[in-house]
Amino acid sequence: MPELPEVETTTNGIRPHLRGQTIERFIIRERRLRWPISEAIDQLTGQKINDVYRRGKYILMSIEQGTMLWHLGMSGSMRVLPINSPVAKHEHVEMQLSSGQALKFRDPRRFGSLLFTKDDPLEHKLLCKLGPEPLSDDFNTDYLYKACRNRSTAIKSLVMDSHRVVGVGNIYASEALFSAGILPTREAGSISKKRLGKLVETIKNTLQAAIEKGGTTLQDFSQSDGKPGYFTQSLQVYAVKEGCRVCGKTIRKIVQNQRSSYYCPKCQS
DNA sequence: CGAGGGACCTGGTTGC
DNA sequence: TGCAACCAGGTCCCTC
Repeated sequence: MPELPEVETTTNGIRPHLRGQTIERFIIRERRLRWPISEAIDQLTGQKINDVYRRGKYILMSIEQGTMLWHLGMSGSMRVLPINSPVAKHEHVEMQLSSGQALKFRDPRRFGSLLFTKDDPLEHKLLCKLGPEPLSDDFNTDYLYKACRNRSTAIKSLVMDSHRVVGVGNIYASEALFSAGILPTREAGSISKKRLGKLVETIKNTLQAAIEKGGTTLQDFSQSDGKPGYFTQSLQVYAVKEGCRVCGKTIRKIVQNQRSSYYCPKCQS
């Protein structure tokens, strides 16, 4: 499910309900997520939440003692609802707040995670090697050009590697490559600096546009208010079965690294 | 070091 | 209608 726009949408949606609240109680119904939820989480009762922010696809919640690190995996979602609202299927964690509301984490496939660290969260093992944020100035033409040089891997794989740049998942990789006119299978090291510059631009524009529309809903993603993401209607190639919106040629689907890639055989080279 | 594939899960859709 | 096969927004970790 969630790529950067969906995580950003979720983070912004829950922040106003969490900031300044005290954690009254944790109800953990299933500890077996990507990594088992540690007992340390249960000890966070009584702590105040100071801030909620995002790094890559992680949602960070800083509290007095340290930081909770949440990840939505493929199927995770979060909502803030009254404490007594009905428990949904696969609602593995409920964090009850002093406001009378609760943050509810639902994740059918359990690829998500909830971790805790007392130290600088950005130094955490899972975060310290992450690449730059795609919407920041650190992600620019020079950076991508250097990352691609002498690299034989396909450009789509490279752009989806969070150690190169965070937040570009399977949907937006296909979309940004289409807008840049670059085939997903193109060898990274063989692309001119000028075209990589275009790709930097289309990655930023695609992610920004998706954030503004609340992300993309394919199956079950919903924003923290329960509404779907409206970027779905803006998809140019991902899961598109009709002809290309630009030239009319049939959009092709191939498999790369066990993931589906979509592209237009005429508009991309 | 880089590339590639398996692993972790449930549920919706597709096809026989 | 039933059931098996396949597919899905992520990413770590192991092997070569």
